[in-house]
This record gives sequence, structure tokens and C-alpha cells, in this order.
Amino acid sequence: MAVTIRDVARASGVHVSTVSRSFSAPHLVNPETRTRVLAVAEDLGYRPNRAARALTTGRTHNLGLIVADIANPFFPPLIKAAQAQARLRDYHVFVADTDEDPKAEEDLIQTLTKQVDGVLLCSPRLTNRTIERLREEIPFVLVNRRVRGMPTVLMDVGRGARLAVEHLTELGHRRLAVVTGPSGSWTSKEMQEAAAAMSEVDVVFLGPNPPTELGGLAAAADVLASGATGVLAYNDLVAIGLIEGLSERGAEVPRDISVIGVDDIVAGRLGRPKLTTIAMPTAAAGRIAVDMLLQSVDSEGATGVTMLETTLIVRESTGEAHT
Amino acid sequence: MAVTIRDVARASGVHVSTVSRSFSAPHLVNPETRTRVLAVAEDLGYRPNRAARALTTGRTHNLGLIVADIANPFFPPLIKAAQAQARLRDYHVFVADTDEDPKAEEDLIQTLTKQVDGVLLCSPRLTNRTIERLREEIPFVLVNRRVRGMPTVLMDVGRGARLAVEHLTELGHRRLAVVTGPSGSWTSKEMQEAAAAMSEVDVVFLGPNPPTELGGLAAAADVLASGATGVLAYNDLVAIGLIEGLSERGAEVPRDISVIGVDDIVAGRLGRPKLTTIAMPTAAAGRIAVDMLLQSVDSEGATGVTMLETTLIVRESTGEAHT
DNA sequence: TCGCGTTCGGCAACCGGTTGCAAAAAGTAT
DNA sequence: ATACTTTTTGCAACCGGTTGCCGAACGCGA
Repeated sequence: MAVTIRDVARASGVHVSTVSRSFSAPHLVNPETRTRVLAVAEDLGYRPNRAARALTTGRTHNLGLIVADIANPFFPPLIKAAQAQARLRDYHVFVADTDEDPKAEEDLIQTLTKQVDGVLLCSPRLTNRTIERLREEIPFVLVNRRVRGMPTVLMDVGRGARLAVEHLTELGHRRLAVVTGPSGSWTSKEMQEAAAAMSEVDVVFLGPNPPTELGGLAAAADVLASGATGVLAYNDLVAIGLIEGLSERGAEVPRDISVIGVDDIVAGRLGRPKLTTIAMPTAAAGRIAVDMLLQSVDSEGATGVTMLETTLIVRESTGEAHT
Repeated sequence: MAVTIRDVARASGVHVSTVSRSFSAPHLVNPETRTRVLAVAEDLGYRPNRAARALTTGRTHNLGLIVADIANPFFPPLIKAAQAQARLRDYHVFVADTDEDPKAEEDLIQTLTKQVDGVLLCSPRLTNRTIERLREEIPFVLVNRRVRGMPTVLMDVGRGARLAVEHLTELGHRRLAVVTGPSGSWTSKEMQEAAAAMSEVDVVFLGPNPPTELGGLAAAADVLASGATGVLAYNDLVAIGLIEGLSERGAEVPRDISVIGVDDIVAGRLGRPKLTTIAMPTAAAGRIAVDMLLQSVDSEGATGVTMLETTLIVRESTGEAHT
């Protein structure tokens, strides 16, 4: 039923190998022949069968993209960019969601392994050990996670956190809280370390928390109890939840407490107060990660670390500290 | 390098066909033989090569899931549910994003066609004609779109819209606006028709609009100009944007204007005011759609329409009309 | 015109499973 | 013991491309 390479061969009076080469090794076939073959193929509506190609070449032309939670607005821009970039290179992307569960993450990688040429691991919660082991089975690129010797795309949250803390101290805040994220999160650790290294202020760490509004909501009580007047939240969702939680307890942002998020998601630009946040170059990360992955797929041991800049965007959720 | 069916055959002293059948047609092989083969396979770490299987059976065991915009929080729950359900059936899912562009949508379907066994089309913006044509090439299930004779999962927004209008009229609103969605959207049309059919109030339609916060933001002026005191927005994002836009123009919700959204996204439950909204059973839709799709994949012309209920959730964005 | 180097195209094996067919083995009835 | 089923297994072709190898055709200089 479907039109195959042999149909094209027959219809254009050449051997199947010539048809094949017309597509995958153009320089090996006479330009005239090639155009004729392509025309016939077009005419018949021929589309190469990827399964067949995968069988011989060992390349599926598929990539896996594993994220903790599709519903977290941090990921969609990254996913979109990765998809677009992959399609540019004639690759397709399986997006899989681990529900923040390391076990599910590992299973997914295993399942995907035989099905894709490489895997993009975004914000993985696995241990370094596990990641290193899995690496034997399939090429990886990590996003937002650092593991020795593995190709990686990072966003400089450390710097972002420093900017945030500076911003808060300039506003007069002397006691800060960091509402941290999930325990396996590199981003969270990075933020904590950066904040801890700022000597001029008191910093208290509250967490771990789920990286969602609910996490922020639940952290509100602890934040109030901590006596902090400035807060750096693990991400914008947490920040939004936190602001809501604070408000339920009578503390208004930014009047009583200043809150800074991370990611610059759309919701943060529209709610009230509009979030001061650390913007992450997620789309760029997705694009670059795909390219790194493809590179490491065909030139074996390619490795490298790309660090992308982050920016502090000041909006309405931060303000002067009251003495 | 990878262990194949022949390795297993050799190691267990049977023919490859017996190994193959041990997996895919257990009843055709002696139970003892089978357990031995499976043990050996397990031992060697054998994993069937999906590309090879796809080549002979013509089944890729992949599904396509096409959505207008992954970043729209309406979709992730549906995607997650679909993924989970598919995995249960040993299928994988390609999620693709059309950026609300019908052309991209068509291209994507074409590209995916040779790569998947069936496609889930969520809220497609294509014309019925195009959909019917594409259907020749590959099994479909539509979500949130009705096309004659195609398997479909719908959520009853019509009823939701009626409930919303009733709610608003009970609150005393006599002039309503419907902020509609993209022009290709079935949901939008459905809402409009349901609202138009409610005879006891004036309804004005404003649109089409992009189904995002920005769409809502931009519609604020028109809403004010329309003189409506109650608004039904295409979805929660639009509602949130609209509330923001109204506020910028000095109209507060729900004091001056009541707004109802659709979808019940998390952001709506947390912002201020919390959104009154029509909840959509997205997860159920994803699950059911996958099952319908798989069914129509192996039993050819399966067709049918599933209609899921929606609910009105009253929160804080609606209130009494002022006379 | 002959010889030689290129370019082009055909041949056929191969990737790793699946499956119709038939032989072999086991079971049953006579 | 024989003939006839039924179950179990092996054989081999096939799915639709890719690719190493080899011969044909062609161009070119002598």
C-alpha cells in the first residue's frame, strides 16, 4: 500500500540502490539521474520508512527529552525550542515526564534507550552514580545538572542568585530566606551555595520543597517564622504560591516581605504583584542541548559544558525593607 | 553489540522463530521451552528492537499527540494522562506543538504519519476538509473538535457555558460578553452557540483572540466598551489576562465586572482574585482518547464520540451585579 | 585507436525481527 | 500397531531501506 523505494526504482527505471543513494548520498549519483528519481519519488508520494532506515543504520533519528514535569511552565519553552531544533536536523523528539520521581526517571531512560539515539535529561533528580551508569547505554546531554565529564548545558543560577541577593541588600534587607527546591536539584544547590557565600547578610534555608505553587504555599509559615524580610524562591511557581500563602497570613508582598522567583514564567508577569525574577534562557538551552546531543551522537565522546547567562528582572514583588 | 534474537536463540538452543514466538505468540510455544527462552533472554539482557519489529509488522508502537501549544496549561494534564495510558499499552508518544499554526499542524501530521500508528489531534485548528483528507493517511482521534464520522473525545463546554451564563444571570448580570478564542476552535464556537441560545440576556461576542494572557489583556478595552458586566472568557489564561487588563483600566474584578474562565488551571486557583471557571476533565480526555485511538488502530474503522462532563467552579472572580 | 582513471549504477547481502508453511513430535482413537 | 490429530518447532521468505564491491560507461591523453 505505501509506496516504497522499489516502486520508485521501477517507475524511474533504475535500481533501488540508486534511489536510495539519490536521497542519502547525492554525490554518488549523476545529477540528472538524481533529479529524475526525485521527481518520480515526489510524484508517487514516496516517503522513506524510518523504521527500515533505523534497522540498517542503527540510527532511529529520534531523541528523548526527559523532564520532571511538563506542567511546570519552566519546561515548555525548552521543549518547544528543542523540538524545533531537532526537526531542523530531521530528528523527532519523545517528551517524557517523570512526575518528579527519580525511579520513574530511570525507568523511562531504560525504556527509551532502544528507541532513541540520545537523551536530553533536564533537571534530573537522579544521583550522579546512576547517571554515570546509564551513560554507558546511551548518549546524554544534561541540562541544569552538572556531572563530571558529561556534556552539559547550564544556566548560571549562581550568578542569578548573587544578583538577587545584592538587589535585596540594596533595598535594605538584612535577613533573607531561600526557599529551596527538591533535594536532587542541582539548581537548588547552586542557589543555596551562591546565597550562602554572600557574607553581608543572614541567610536561612527552608526546604526541600516541591517545585510548585503548593510548595510555596506551604512554605509561607516557615518564612514568616524565620523573620526574613527578603526571600529567594526556588522558582516562580514557588514564589507565586508563597506570595499567596503570605497573603493568607496577613503579610503583603512587597509591603512586608520581598520575594524573588526564578524562571520568568508568563504567569509571573501578569499576576499581582508582578514577580521580580531571575530569567532563565530556556529556549536557548533547549536549542543548544539538542545540537550538543546530536554532536555527541555521531562523534562519540564529545563533551563540553555550556554556561548560559541569567538576568535579574525587577518588577513589583520586591521593595524597600522597613526598619 | 546489542544482543539480538539470534543470540538468544543460539544460547538457548532453539530457532529464532521460537524465541520470537516466546515473546509475541506465547500460546504457540511449549510452556517449558518458553520459560527457558525467557530466562536466557533476561540473562543476556535482550531487548527487542522496535525498529525491526516495526518493519515487519507495520506497527511502530508510537503515537503522535498534536497540541496547539504545550505552554498552555490546559494541555499538560492531558499530555501526561495520554503518555501514562500509552505506556500502559506499550506505546510511546511523540508530542508536537503547532504554535497555533494550522499550516504547521498539517505539516506535522504529514511528517509524523510514517512514524506513528495513530495521531491524537487536540483542539485542531485545521478545516474539516483538511482533517477528512488527512484521515485517509492515518487513524485519528480528535479531542475538542467535532468532525462527522471521526472518533472523538469532547468536553461539554456547551453545558459549561450555559452553567456560566446562568450563574451570571443569577448574580444579576444582564449584559454579558464572550471573549472568544482562535477562529478554528471548536470549543470557542461551542461556547458562543450555547451562550447565544440563552434568551434571557444580552450577549456580545468579542474576538477572535489568541488563547493566551495577551489575548485577554488586549480584549480588556473592548470588554469595557461593550458595557458588559459579566464575561465568559475562552479560557483561564485569557481570563487572567483580561482581569489584569481591566485592572489597568481601573475596573476591578469582581467588584465592577465578573469574569469566568475555562479549564481550571492551577494558576487560576492561586492568583487574585481566584478564578471562577469551568473545569475540564483533561486527564480523562487524554486517557480515553488514547484508548479510542489504539482501538481504531487495530480495528480499522472504529468510530464513536465520547462526551465528558464539565463543571462550574465558583470562586472569587464573579460577584453580584450593581444596578 | 588504445589504455587508463573516474564516475555511475547494479548486485546482493544485511539489519533484526515476524509469520506462513511444513516437518517433526506427541497424543488419541481404533 | 496404525492412522489420524494436535501441538511444537524449524525453515525461509519477507518487511524497506543501506552499503561494500564490482563491472559498465564515459572522458581524456597519447
